Amino acid sequence: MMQESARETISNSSMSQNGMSTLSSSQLEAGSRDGRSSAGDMSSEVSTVELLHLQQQQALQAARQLLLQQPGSGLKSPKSRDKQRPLQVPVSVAMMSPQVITPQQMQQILQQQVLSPQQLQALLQQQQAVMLQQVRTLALTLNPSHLHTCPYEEQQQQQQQLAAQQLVFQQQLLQMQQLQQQQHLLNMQRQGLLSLPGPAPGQAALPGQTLPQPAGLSPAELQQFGSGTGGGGGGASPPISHHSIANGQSPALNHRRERERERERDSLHEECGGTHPLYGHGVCKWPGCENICEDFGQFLKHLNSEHALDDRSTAQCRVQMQVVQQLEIQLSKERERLQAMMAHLHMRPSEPKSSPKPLNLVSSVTMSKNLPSASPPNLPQTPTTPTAPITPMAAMPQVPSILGGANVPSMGAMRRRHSDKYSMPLSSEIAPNYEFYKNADVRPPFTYATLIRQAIMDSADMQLTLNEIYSWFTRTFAYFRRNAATWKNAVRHNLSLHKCFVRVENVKGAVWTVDEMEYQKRRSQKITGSPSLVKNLPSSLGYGSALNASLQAALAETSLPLLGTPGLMNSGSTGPMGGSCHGLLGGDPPPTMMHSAHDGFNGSLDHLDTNGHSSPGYSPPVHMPIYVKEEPLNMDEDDCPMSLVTTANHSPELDDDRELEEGNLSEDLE
DNA sequence: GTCCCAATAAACATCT
DNA sequence: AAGATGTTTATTGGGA
Repeated sequence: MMQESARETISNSSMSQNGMSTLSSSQLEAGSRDGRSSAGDMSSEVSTVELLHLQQQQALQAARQLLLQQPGSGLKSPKSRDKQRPLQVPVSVAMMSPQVITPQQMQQILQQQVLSPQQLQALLQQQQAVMLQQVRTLALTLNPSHLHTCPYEEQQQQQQQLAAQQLVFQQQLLQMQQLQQQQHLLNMQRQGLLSLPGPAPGQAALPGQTLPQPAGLSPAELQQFGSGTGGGGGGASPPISHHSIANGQSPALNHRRERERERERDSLHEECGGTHPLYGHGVCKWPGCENICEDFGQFLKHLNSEHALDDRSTAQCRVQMQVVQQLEIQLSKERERLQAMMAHLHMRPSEPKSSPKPLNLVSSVTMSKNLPSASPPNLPQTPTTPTAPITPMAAMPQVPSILGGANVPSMGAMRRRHSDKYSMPLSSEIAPNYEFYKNADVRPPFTYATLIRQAIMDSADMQLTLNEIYSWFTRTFAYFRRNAATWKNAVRHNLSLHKCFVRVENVKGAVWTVDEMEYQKRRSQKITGSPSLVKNLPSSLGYGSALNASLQAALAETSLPLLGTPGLMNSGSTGPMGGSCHGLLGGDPPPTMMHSAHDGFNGSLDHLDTNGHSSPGYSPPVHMPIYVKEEPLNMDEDDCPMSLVTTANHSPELDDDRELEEGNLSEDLE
């Protein structure tokens, strides 16, 4: 039920079947104009967030317990401003200046997957090094020579505490090393599984990518907790379980530890030189601090005073470590879930579908300009597995960025017009993702016009009845198996509205065809934004240089190999560059749609289009038994190269059967 | 702020 | 009469 509601929310469903007003995507986006609550927007992330929150609560409580366990050594009260100051360090900052990162930042990093495995590893190591260094710094601080004002008893107590803390940190070090090992395994797994659309190393976080912040361990929480007001939340929380994972070290682990020690020495050395991992850009990088220190000396002073080896600092370290560990676990779980999802959706290893051009995802993403720059141009594109699909996040056009968090924002996909302006033929776009769109309840990032055209072009005879178009929608996109009233209305609306769709009377009734010229006109209009070009189109023999010059670039992608998905490949491409006539000849056209002259038209087109690809969907008036719609495009008939070269081996009955199947399917789902 | 485009909703007409 | 199909208008929101 929970799933159902989330699904409903995500996919912009409605209850139109019952005659109730539909909840359109725009309504959702606008925050339910009709007063209907869009509650549940975040429902898709609830589980993840809650899990993370739970885990971090555990960490928090563990740290609290640690505090409670400490003998009343007198908590060093942090300055109140530290308690209250919110922590807001952009991830990008943290990445530019490698410092201790906050739990929030870690979450962001992990969730957004903006870090490469190497970067993640480096961050973990750095965190460890920083914490260790902090211990040493604190040890220096607690050196009797520095404790001028401390009474002897207090010194003793602090030294004992230091010893104890060092022990704790040794254990924590082991834990961190264990984490690193886990991370390493995760990295291996990740690299072997899929190529994440993360930025290349060194790239900062993506500003536009604003995933909702999980209910993590807020700085306020940390500070509050650190203040140790005993508020202890009372929970008898499970103790930190790092002991259990501290065993079983391998030689590799020891080696790694050696390297860590070296790194510590280096960092200590650096500190002497005036740098400190916890100090950068004049700001203390202690988690939750951000105290402004004008110079390094001031920073050291601040560090020793504010972040001394007290319960708070220790607890913060433990919390940080716990957070890291939990995030690791979370990452692992999420990754497993992702694998399961992908396996379920279409990346069945047995499927030969493995896209011959795995980069298509990239193209699709880059086309989607409103995709929150989730795809840096130089993002690593190492398709790993043959079946390595799209990570839904990236593939989801606006789902962005495509499933999950990106899923919800994908709702306005079509409305945002990525496809028409920058994208290419639908077939080349969805072909590699055919299975994905077919199974995933994700709105395709194409306009209705684009989809309708594709539906018609996909048909054997370049014409479809309205019902067949419906069926294509439901057959091709899982998304359109719901909200039938809404999108069917939209389909009809688009068919009527756009001149590029031509209604042709048929014996069966009316069928819809595509006036490819008109369609390209629209496209070129949008691509070039130059009306003059469009003006030239009809008169200047259409397929002349103007069209090609303007469209070739746009259509270049059309010529990409469109293999691998038969269902979408037959007609696939758009326009002169990729249009395909195969499968059009040699069939039995519907009685009223005989286009006897198509060969001649094709022949005459050869000099215009060396590819021999004309606009299969173009319907020369001569073939039009009835033009219901007035076509302003007064093409000279002789210039109409193409015909609705009807064919076919395509049996309407067969199609109808299929439609029936699909229809049933859609009906079931509607 | 304006314009354009696409999505959506809805009313209405026509056809089956 | 009901539903499907087709047309048209209005509204809304995003993007340029």
